Amino acid sequence: MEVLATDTEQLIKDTAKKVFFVDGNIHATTQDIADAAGINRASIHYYYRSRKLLFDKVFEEALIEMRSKLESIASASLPIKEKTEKFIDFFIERSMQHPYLELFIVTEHNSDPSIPLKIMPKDRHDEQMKYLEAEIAREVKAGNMKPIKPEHFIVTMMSLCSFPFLGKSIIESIFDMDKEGYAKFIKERKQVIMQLLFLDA
Amino acid sequence: MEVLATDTEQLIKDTAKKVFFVDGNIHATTQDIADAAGINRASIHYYYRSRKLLFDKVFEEALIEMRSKLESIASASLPIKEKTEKFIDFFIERSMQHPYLELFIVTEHNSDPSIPLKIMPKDRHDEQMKYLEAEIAREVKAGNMKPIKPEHFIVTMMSLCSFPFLGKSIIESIFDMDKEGYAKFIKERKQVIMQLLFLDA
DNA sequence: GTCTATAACAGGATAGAC
DNA sequence: GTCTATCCTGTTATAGAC
Repeated sequence: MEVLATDTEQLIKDTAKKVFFVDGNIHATTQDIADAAGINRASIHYYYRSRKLLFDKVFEEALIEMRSKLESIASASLPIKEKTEKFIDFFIERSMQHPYLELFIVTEHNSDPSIPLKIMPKDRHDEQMKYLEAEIAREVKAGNMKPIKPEHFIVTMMSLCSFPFLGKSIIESIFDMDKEGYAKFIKERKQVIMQLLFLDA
Repeated sequence: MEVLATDTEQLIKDTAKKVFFVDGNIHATTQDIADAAGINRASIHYYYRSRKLLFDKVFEEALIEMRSKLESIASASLPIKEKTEKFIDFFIERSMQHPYLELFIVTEHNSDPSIPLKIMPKDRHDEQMKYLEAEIAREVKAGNMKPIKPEHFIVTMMSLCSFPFLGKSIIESIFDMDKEGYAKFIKERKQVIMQLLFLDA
């Protein structure tokens, strides 16, 4: 943990987050960020030395925040249905705040796969997968799910949660939605996803 | 339709497609493309005048091809299950050929939402949606589907088809997959998707 | 039609005044 | 700590020789 950041330092970081994750300007220059923050371009270099370092800082913070939240959802020993619900809530809420963060993670991780995305160490990961497998088996037995491998379940859940935000502008365009139409659509998604994943939802 | 393109002109376009959509180098410079094509940078300007015009051309062609294929799938009067299967096949096949095309479409359409993505005019779109609605109702009655709005069905299908490719590197990273592991995973996806969408699959 | 040379410019980074 | 001025580099684009 650092000592208290000055106001300007924090302002730059917050503005960068807004420009990158809210406005979706992936190519934003230091000038763009400086303009958005109402400060001088040189100040960015004063506090962060380079554009790359600022970007890395902002991106890393976003990842850390995401990891810690996912970790706390994953580690709770809840039934799969409730866990899934929490997971969906987390995704929707986060994407409302930072609509483009998902896209950033995807593109950044494409160009640099060394960025660590794993939210937990291998042993805990394996443990969680086993837990998930058992939970699925339980639901299958109860007639609430069809059999599915845990990896496929997770990717399915990620697909259903991510794409409506990744493809926001595509969806709006295809279905001629305005802002409200899209918001309404997203609101309905949670139930749609739960009904897809669980036969008794 | 144009007259026969010279070899170099075609080579440049093909190379650009490879660099953008196969290698995923979204920031590729004219120099990068020239190098990949084994030609001189000036030739790109000779044939396409500017980087932007080349990019637009390549991107537009990809969109046209996609639109025409989707159009032919959509317009076939097949039962929803078979249409869905064709749709999944198309997506998987295309993403195998051009792994990054999807990501390009998403990011490009974000920065320029005026890019036309609709695959058909409004009246045909409405007609298709009604058809889809009726098909869903039929399957619901037969006990093969849960009720779902056509818009949600389409977005669900797109989500399930797109994300495994958009998030390729994330998936590989989370599950410690190598190239074969990922390929195997993708192969299994079609069945997983069909089982999710249709109760009798 | 293809190459070399060079212009023109944008963006990142630094020095130094204040 | 913030600003202006300046440098440096990478990239696009064009002119002109061949």
